[in-house]
Amino acid sequence: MNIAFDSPKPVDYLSSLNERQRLAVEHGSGKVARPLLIIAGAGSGKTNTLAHRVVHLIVNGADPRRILLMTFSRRAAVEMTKRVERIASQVLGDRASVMTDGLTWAGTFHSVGARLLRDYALDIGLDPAFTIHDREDSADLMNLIRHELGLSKTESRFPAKQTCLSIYSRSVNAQAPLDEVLADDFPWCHNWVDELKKLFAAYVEAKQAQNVLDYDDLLLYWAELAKEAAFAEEIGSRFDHILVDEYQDTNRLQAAILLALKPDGSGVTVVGDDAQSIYAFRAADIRNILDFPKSFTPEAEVVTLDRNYRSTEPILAAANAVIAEAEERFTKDLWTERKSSAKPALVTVRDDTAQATYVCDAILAEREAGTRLKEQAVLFRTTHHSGSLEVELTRRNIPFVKFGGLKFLDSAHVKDVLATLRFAENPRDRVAGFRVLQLLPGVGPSFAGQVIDAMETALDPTMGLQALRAPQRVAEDWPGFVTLFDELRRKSSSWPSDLEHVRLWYEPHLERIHESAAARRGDLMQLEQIAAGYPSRERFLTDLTLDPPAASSDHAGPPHRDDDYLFLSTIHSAKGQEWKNVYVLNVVDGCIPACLGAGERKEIEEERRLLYVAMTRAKDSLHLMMPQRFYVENQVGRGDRHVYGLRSRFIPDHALQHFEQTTWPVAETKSGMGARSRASVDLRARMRGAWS
DNA sequence: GTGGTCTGGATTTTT
DNA sequence: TCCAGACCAC
Repeated sequence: MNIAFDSPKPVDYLSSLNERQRLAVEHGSGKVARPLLIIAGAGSGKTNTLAHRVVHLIVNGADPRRILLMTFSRRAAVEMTKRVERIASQVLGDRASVMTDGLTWAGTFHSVGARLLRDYALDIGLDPAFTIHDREDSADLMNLIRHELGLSKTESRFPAKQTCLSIYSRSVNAQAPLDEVLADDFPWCHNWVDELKKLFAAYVEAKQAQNVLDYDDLLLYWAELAKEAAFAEEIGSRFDHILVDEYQDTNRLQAAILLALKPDGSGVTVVGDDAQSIYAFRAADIRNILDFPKSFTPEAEVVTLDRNYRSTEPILAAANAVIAEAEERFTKDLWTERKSSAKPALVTVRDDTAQATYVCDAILAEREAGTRLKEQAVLFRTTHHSGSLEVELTRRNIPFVKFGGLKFLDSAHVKDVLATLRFAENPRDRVAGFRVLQLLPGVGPSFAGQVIDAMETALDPTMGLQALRAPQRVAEDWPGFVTLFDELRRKSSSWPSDLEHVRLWYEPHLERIHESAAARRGDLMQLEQIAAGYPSRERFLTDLTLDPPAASSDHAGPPHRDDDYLFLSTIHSAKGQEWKNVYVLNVVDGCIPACLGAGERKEIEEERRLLYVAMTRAKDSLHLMMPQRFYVENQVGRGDRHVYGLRSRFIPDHALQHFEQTTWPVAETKSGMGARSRASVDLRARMRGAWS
């Protein structure tokens, strides 16, 4: 596509950018050029710059259908495309939508991988109807194999299924041999090397036999495909420009893919900030971004954006003080022109409950003063840190949406319904099949296994199912299931009515299995709403697995779009976002950093960056909360042991000058140490403790 | 072979 | 607190 632009007076869409941003946008002046690395500090207008670059490429004749835009999450992809549309419409007017509609290759590495693999499935011996396992499905399959190999009853305990999966996953994503992974990250599993190798080999075979891919496979198959010169050439030449966002959080495998597609780096732009790398636990490797320039000859151009447009100067000063303690760092301190006299607050409260009360009070006061709930957010390290706060918010009728942690899709009933659809989509998917079949009363693992085998050996799965004689005890429910499956497999079956069929079939089972059937039925209706937005069953299943809805629904229904509601989010899920007011919970050792004591240096460093990310989300006001006392979670024999919260080690004494320190409520802590020692005596626990 | 009850052990963050 | 695995009764 090549369109001549004859706009009478060219809109100067670049004038809003600063000099550095403009450099990044204009690099290569719209042509396919040397690789470019943009080091973009927090709040430095990264999304805006990247979006401008995309528009600039298009305006200068790039074909939007040949631009590959890879982001960290679905949300980021949507945000980016919207931004591109907005800018493009200023420049191109009516013609903008034609161009931006062509921008179809925008998504996460995983979703792009899934799409390409369906295209090339037949070339690499995959059935294009493959289904994708989410983490839990993968763990279930791993567990199945673990049992089959007799590893579940070894004398000393064999690693649990999630651990096995983590080891496998890390080995794949970090492109590291098992030995090394075990030595570095799972030393306590090191004597199981041989067993693990066997387990993983069997796991891979099982996935192939069942025509399923897990998250890692989406990258792995893509990377392997790209190792074949012919395919690499073909896929690489589909795209003139490849832009990757959040590059600091990509892993070795992703870097390998990128390099295979564009060995000389032509047309490649990556953006990231090493100070915000927080996904090492998922095998993200900071070396990717650090080594990027030197991966090419000539080396990639580097542009650094260090002017922050988001936060006030005092907030930035505090954040800089935190990150200044980092052992290794490459970006410079951020600077801003947003003056303010208000330092961020470091608030000491008595305990978890007081913390919840304080935050609620503060949020409501701010709302009274005109700051909408939507402009405020509460951030925390792990999902359960917001427990008391959620209770308090609910009590006070303050609407909120929570991001991160347990998701809508993780609930058993939603998984049941999805597994049914997936089983119809791919009858070889044993994890799905097992789950669905065992919903029928009287069907356990043994008969479920027989059914799946019968379907596999038959010429057609439906026929295999129909030919099977079910035992007497399932006679009542069997025909209903067979009919459903038959319907779902027919060519005439239509989307999204498939989902309604499943729900109608599932409802009686739902009531039998689960307590709160009414609430759960609501979730299923919501699922149907979501389903209506997808063109096909396959797309629905794929997208839902790769980009699950981020907000959980454990509050009273999702608020309407125009309602005002507060954001609760894990720090990880808050990445890339910003709010006027930000409250960070539990800024104490043991919460941030999470793993007290046991943590290795590099893990501790990542936790530091996590706090930095949390702090730099704030525009105008920032509160760091420090409960003096909180209960120890997961303690043995449900005691009420608690520990004293010490200020997070990431805020050393000399950084205190950047904060306004307060204690709340004022009256109760007037005597400092006195309050402490009084709170520490828990006689009841001591009495119980005497016998344990 | 299934499905219920009991006990012992475990927890970050997510595509 | 919640979940997985073991054990036992049909």
